[in-house]
Amino acid sequence: MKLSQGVEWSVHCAVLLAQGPPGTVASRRTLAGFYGLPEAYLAKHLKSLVRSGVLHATSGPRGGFRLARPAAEITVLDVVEAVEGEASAFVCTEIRQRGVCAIPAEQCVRRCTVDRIMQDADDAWRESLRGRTIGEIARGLSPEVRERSRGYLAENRPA
Amino acid sequence: MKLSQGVEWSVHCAVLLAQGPPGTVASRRTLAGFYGLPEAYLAKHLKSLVRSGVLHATSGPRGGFRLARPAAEITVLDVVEAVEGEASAFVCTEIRQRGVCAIPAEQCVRRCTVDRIMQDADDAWRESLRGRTIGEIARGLSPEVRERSRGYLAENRPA
DNA sequence: GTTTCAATACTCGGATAGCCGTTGTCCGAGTGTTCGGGG
DNA sequence: CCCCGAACACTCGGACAACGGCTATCCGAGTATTGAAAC
Repeated sequence: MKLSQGVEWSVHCAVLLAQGPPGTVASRRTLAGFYGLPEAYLAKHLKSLVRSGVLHATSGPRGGFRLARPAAEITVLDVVEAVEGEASAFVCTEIRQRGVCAIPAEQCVRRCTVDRIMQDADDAWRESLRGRTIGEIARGLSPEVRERSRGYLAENRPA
Repeated sequence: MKLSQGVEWSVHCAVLLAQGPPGTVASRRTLAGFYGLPEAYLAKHLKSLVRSGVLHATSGPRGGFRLARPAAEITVLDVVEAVEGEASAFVCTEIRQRGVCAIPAEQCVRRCTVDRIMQDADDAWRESLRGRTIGEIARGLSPEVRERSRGYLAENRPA
């Protein structure tokens, strides 16, 4: 089990946008350049963030990406689910109903215990990410870093 | 992000072994037949469980797999980590140290906040799985299921 | 000087190849049984 | 009847293909700018 690399990129990009003034817009070139990431591939993930309603995109000059909501209302889970999907990591295939000792469906009134345990763990994981917001991360960065980020965003702000 | 299918199979197989008397041995053919799983592929995962010290394997006739410890001392996390590995799902590549605004290494005394949040979530996931044991699952099954499992294990017990 | 319009340059979005890991399968090494032969 | 040995059958272990998804990239559609030309 391994998370997509796009998760790290997406969270950092969202945090970068959150460091600027509300409504800050940055093109994918600007975002990719800040972290030294491949621009074309990063675009794929940014597109997912737009589809999920985390970011808002505008075309043309002066266009780019901006946060769709205040940073304090965007959880890390929102970003992760935008990239990885909302599906649980564990999918129960009901193997207890297969094989020579298959349990009849009428005896399967209770959910598979293994499934329940795995889903509980998945819920704990998501709950942990749901409690952290992009705004919280941006606010916790050192003043030097925030200042440098704001400067870069202002420089590369579309005319 | 998707967990390997072997996780479900492995947990169920461990629970099946836990339903029999302590020291119950079952060959991979017996285990695969019980759930209607492809024997050859299941063997791959059972091998991982042996490497991780969850199961103990013996060769030859009357051989097979048995739990390496009492079922109450085997956590679901033990089984999951045996199949999926102990590595965290998130790997921080320190992208803050790359790009045009790279933060110098000397300013990176604190761990990357994003990394810490992702690791916290990963820890919560693992902690949830660490709290559940194979024995607990086996004990919670209905008497009918347990009886049927014990019967199957006794029938296919190596002579 | 003001208005209009067309060319422009920059943006995002979808469609298209490449590589690594999970999936799936096979055959070989090792071991306890067991059956036959000899004492 | 008991002992010995060799063949056997059954087990696990590691090595070898095939598919799917993440990785990586490109080009096309759309839009605000901007500059010049006409009024």
